[in-house]
Amino acid sequence: MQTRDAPTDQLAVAQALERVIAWLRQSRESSGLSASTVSALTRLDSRGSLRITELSELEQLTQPGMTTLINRLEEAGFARREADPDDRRAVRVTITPAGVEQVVRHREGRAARILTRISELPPDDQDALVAALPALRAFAAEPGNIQPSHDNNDRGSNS
Amino acid sequence: MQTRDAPTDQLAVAQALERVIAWLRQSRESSGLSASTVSALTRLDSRGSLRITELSELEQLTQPGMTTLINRLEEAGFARREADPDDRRAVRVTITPAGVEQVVRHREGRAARILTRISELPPDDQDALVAALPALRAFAAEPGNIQPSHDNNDRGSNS
DNA sequence: GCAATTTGCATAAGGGCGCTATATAATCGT
DNA sequence: ACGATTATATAGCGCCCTTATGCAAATTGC
Repeated sequence: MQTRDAPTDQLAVAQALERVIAWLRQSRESSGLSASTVSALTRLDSRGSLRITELSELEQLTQPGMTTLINRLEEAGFARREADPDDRRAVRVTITPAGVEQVVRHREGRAARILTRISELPPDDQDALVAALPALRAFAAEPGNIQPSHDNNDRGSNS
Repeated sequence: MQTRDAPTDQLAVAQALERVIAWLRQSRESSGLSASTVSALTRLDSRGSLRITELSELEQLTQPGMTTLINRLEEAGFARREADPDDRRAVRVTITPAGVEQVVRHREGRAARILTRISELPPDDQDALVAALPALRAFAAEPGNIQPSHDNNDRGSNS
């Protein structure tokens, strides 16, 4: 077919995504929380309470690393440890309302920056991005989970 | 197609991009170099020799931070300091061939991972990403530099 | 049902990498 | 030429990760 050269196009997409990453990396967060911290907090927000080891695996940190991260979150009041009723060795980590608010604020700040950026683009480009939405979502889905994810990330904004 | 709600769509794009970032953050680099290091090295590769202060501003690091980063790069053999003929206070930092190779290897590793990911997507999604290419490039362009859909991303060499 | 093993988390020690404050050297303005 | 400015380096500190290890609870084997 008169199709494009697929490998070349895909490589171009890869490079473009790479630059998108670079752009977002530049636009730093002012929340005062590190990327790992925000990531863990976001995970707790979307998945509910998790054990330390579980979290460390999900976040690709070592278990001691996650322990200290949770220490920080606890000191900041964004998470708390709870006893696991079924296993007294284990700890269930839960996000607090303050933690949820932090996640929301972070996400909104980030989104605002991205939105500003998008709104500066020509309408055609904006449409193209919207058209690519399912693709972007599929791209970012969990490995092996390339399914339309129905994630209800809706937050009640404040409490 | 029916008219979409533009703000909602843009927000969705922002969220999707956010998740793309998260995905890429997970797929760590095995190069042993930190993100900032790779970023600075990439900058040196594309822009030629730069002064420390310039680099620190471009990379959004403090000047002392950039000094120590360059120390690391120099020790690793990926960059070197050269005297600035016009200003004996200043230093011109230049990427070495080994540094260029490192940048190339990093970029290729990253691209390979992204390519694998893309190739796992349904063809429709792949097409959508390709169609969104100009938009993605525009999105990631330098601030105030939103170029129309054309770019010569030619890589491959230092100065 | 008790000893040995395994599992879950915490603590300790160390390193990479960023920051602020400050020092040193070169340049500039007058 | 003297002070102010500019470019970089150094010192000291803190965050956040790592590996190694300790300890309590759960599990397994006998």
